[in-house]
Amino acid sequence: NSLFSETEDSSPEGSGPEANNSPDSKTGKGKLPVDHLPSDDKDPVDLSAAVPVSKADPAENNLNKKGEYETVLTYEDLDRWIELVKKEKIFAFDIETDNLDTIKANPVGFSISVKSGTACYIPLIAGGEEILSAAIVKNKLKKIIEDKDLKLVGQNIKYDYKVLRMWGLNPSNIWFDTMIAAWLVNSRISSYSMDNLAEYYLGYKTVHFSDIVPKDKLFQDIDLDTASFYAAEDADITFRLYEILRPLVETGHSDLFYKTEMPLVYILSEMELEGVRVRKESLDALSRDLEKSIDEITEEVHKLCGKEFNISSTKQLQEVLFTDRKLKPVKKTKTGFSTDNTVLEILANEDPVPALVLKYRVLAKLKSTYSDALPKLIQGTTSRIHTTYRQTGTQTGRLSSTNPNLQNIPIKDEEGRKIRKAFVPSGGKVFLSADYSQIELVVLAHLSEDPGLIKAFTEGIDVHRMTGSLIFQVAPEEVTSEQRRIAKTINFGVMYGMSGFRLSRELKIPRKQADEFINSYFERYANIRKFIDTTVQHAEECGSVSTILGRERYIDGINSSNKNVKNGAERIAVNTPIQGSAADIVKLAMLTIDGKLKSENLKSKLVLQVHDELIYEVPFAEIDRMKSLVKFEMENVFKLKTPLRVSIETGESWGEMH
DNA sequence: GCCGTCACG
DNA sequence: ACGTACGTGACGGCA
Repeated sequence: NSLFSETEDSSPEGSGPEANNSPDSKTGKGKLPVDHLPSDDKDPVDLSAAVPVSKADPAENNLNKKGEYETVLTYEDLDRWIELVKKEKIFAFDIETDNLDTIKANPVGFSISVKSGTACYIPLIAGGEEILSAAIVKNKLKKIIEDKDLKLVGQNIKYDYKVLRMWGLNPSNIWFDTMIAAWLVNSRISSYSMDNLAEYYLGYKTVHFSDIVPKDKLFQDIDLDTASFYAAEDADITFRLYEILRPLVETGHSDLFYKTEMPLVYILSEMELEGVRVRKESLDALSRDLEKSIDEITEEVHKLCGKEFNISSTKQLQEVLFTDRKLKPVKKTKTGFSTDNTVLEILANEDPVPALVLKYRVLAKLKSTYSDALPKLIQGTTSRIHTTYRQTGTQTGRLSSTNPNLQNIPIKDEEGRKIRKAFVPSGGKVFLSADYSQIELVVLAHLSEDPGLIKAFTEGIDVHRMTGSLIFQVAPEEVTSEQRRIAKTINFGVMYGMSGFRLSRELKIPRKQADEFINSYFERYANIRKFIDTTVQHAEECGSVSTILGRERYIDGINSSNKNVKNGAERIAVNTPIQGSAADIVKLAMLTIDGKLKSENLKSKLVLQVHDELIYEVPFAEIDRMKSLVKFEMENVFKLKTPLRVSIETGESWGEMH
């Protein structure tokens, strides 16, 4: 009974394999903003050809042979390698450091390969002793790192870029990241680590870092021969992966790779290095307040229950709620009865404890995940928090953010918003937040070409009100706030493939009524149903779906005979082009704006990206220019069938905007 | 290392 | 009759 299976019977007209998708969803229509790299993008013809069917078979190739490596011990030998790189133009490059944290890391040595099976290691320190002078090596490496005629290949280059920038070099020829290429070719590999890619594509087992460096030691402590082989192998394997991945990524993904994802490496690196200022005092104070409230609630819960227990333990909580207090379980988990939010809200009607637990959970979450954790991640040297964006972290094309995750800082509740208010610009600057309004619904309007939805966006009508007006058959101005709320839930639900069951639970309305709302929705927005049908059909035939820039995702289970698996696959197939195309657009906007900042010599910096929102730190003098520049570039970065709209706000903290 | 939970878009 | 909204990352508890 999901939205999609309801549509299974309705056969879309003229549905040959080629006729069922809007043409630009595959080839990536619209002009791309960055154009400094060569490209020969071809339409993807055979999608399955871009993905290895199975792991490489070592017996059938020489990919897994160990290479022959050289340790560079003199400056003459180093010069020879630099000349070799200049001659060959394309080179794999890797850095060994003394720390995974790029802000603190110092280079320990470098490796280079220009041909598979061969590589060199250039040690600065090995066995605890200086081998080559860092200053001299830096000057010589500068000649290949900053030469725009050369092309640098690397694995997870963002890391190396940041280390080199901190070291004092400005890498300017980053060209091919094997990790990103592998992700574009197949976004569902479990890990894009070099060790894993080497095994997957080359059938090659690499030496692992932990195999040669004991826990209490650093890379520079390792003896030269061992270090040299490990490091040189990294460059060699990177070069071999490049040779395999280049033709794969250039089959249908050239522009996406060379003009979007690779240029983005610079931008993300600079954002991470820049970091964002957080007021430690505010968070510390908040932690103290939260602790007090948590203690009070804990005491009250214990008193009501007549015993002390750990409220954070779902196991102990289940015992208290469902055994001691004899409340009726609402739903099960794999391991017992659920005590999640929705359950506690229902139980709160009959007992005072669940409401207190809900309150406890909110406060405990804020304290442990945010106010306690964030201050620990403020870098002493910069007084700022430096997140890491994972460019290969999602299957849809979005970025993700880790250590800390700055894409899930609270905003919805007033208590949580205090966390956001601790994020502030540094002196003499303000934050500028630029937010795409309803970008996923706008993308849906574009992809489905639904006249109703397009009309709403083109005329600037409130889309939830519009949907409410269509479903309830009243004039837009007569839509009540309750009707608008229902319409909003449906608008979002459709993009995820929500069922009548879920809608009825979400809105606390009868199942039958929820089904009627959904039917009514698809009657009014007929092209959306058509879009869903054709997208699912495309997935069934090709095994994949794609975004406006041609980003592909393979859909496991789309032809499964298990209905649950099938329905789940359909939801993913429909949602991915929407979420992924929105991600494409935001990435393009980051690139065009970056180009503008440089050409106009502006000092504003992009500090955060939260999926549909960009946050810049802006000097007072640039506020007016930035407001119009950012808005214009974001709204015009990609031509859709309905306009993209952006709302701009400035503020003295992240929490004061919106 | 997995589970349940919950923060965001 | 069945299961039931997409995409993430981090935390505490527990085995």
